[in-house]
Amino acid sequence: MTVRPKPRPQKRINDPEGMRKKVLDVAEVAFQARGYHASSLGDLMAAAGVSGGALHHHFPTKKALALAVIDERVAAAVEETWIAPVLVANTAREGVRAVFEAVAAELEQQGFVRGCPLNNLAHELSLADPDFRLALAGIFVGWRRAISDKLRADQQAGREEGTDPERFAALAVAAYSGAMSMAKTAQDASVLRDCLAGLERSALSPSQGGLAARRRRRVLLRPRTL
Amino acid sequence: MTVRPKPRPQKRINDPEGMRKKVLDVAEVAFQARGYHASSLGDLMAAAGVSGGALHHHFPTKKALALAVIDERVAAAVEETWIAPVLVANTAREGVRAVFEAVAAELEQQGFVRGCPLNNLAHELSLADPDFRLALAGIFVGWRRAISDKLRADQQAGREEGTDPERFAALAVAAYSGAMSMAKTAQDASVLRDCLAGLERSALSPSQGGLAARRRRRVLLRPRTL
DNA sequence: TATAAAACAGACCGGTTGTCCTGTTTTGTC
DNA sequence: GACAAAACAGGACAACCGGTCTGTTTTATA
Repeated sequence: MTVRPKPRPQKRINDPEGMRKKVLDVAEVAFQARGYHASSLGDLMAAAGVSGGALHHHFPTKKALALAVIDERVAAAVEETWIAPVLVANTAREGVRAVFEAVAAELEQQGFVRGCPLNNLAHELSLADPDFRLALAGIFVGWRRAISDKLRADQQAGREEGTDPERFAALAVAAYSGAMSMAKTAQDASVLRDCLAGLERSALSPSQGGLAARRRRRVLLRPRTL
Repeated sequence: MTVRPKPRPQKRINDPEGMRKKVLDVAEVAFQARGYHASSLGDLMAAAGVSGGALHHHFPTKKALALAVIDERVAAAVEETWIAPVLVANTAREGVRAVFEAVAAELEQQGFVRGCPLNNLAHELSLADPDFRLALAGIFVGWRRAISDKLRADQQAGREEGTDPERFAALAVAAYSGAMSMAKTAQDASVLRDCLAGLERSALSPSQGGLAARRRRRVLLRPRTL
């Protein structure tokens, strides 16, 4: 038996920012994977290794935690996944295509579709609480505006003159959201490529890409438990 | 004081089908408005005026009730709202347009967006339970197939020859699902019309409909409490 | 170093949840 | 009418949830 001279006088290090981040990390994943109502604070505390007192200190209520996740994490995810890639693309249309393909490739690689963080929470919480709804609606607005602004810039450069920016942005966001919804339910990311193909102007020309490249549907199984 | 000769020997009438229907009615509304996890069986029992014993007799578990709602009500809603109108339309494209416009008009009239029943439950339950996921995925498949079959029939009649049926169906369903998601979050049905306009071929022609007819956005407030 | 505030720990509580259980009434069947 | 099964009523219960509470430790400030 090893001797233990000092029972437990180990120092404790206060790391409010780190602890807050740890809670947000766990909550972000749990809210997306299981949803808001299905994620109990006990689960989050255990997963994050955080005491009840600490959790309550940083987030007085569960609602406050969810609002923080929406404002800080979901908005950032949309920014990183959609807005930034669209901004750096040559045109809005190319940006949209790039995001669709990047997400499809990522989902096929990781073999599991968790769905869109924004849409997941939007469906569950929009009607549950006005604060939730407003926070989520604002993210949608920013998402669409980034695309429509980009397309307007294209038009000032003489491209895409026949496309209405608002309509294009609305359709791009809606098609992506709906495609992710189906992909999540089917656990199959191929519907993303179907929708992208339909979004392209080339959807009007008969046999543009052919069927061979598109037919690689498969059922994906979850890689990690969570 | 009025005399009450017989304390309460009133007959009871067994109506298993009616009681089951009453429970499903209430559950369908509650699951859509508040979600599955946020709807307690106590709420449903109170709303339906059903005892716990009766509820448990027809639906042994909450999951069984939800599966019944999905199989019997959500599938029927998709059938009624989407599949039937598409089948009776002249073409698949006209059917899709008709549904978009009908739903948009209905939402604007009732002034409140509850969202798509299928997508609402799909987001909350797809990852929660394999049985839920499969049931919901099947409805999506039938939905898409109805559209793609219709478009294939159009093509055999010499129309829409440049459109891929699977892609068109996937995009139509995705655009609708995503648009309903945004409409629910924003409590504004106008995004449905934006997406419909983007779906039309006419999206490629510069000023086809003009802006005046489209700019009637407004924020809708809930009419009834629920 | 004195002191107050911030950060954290952990127990506790009232209310709710889904399910189960026992008992009673109705209904179909011989 | 006898009888078993179905239909229904309503209470009980253990588990769980979110929030609160008290107390301790760390940290910033003076």
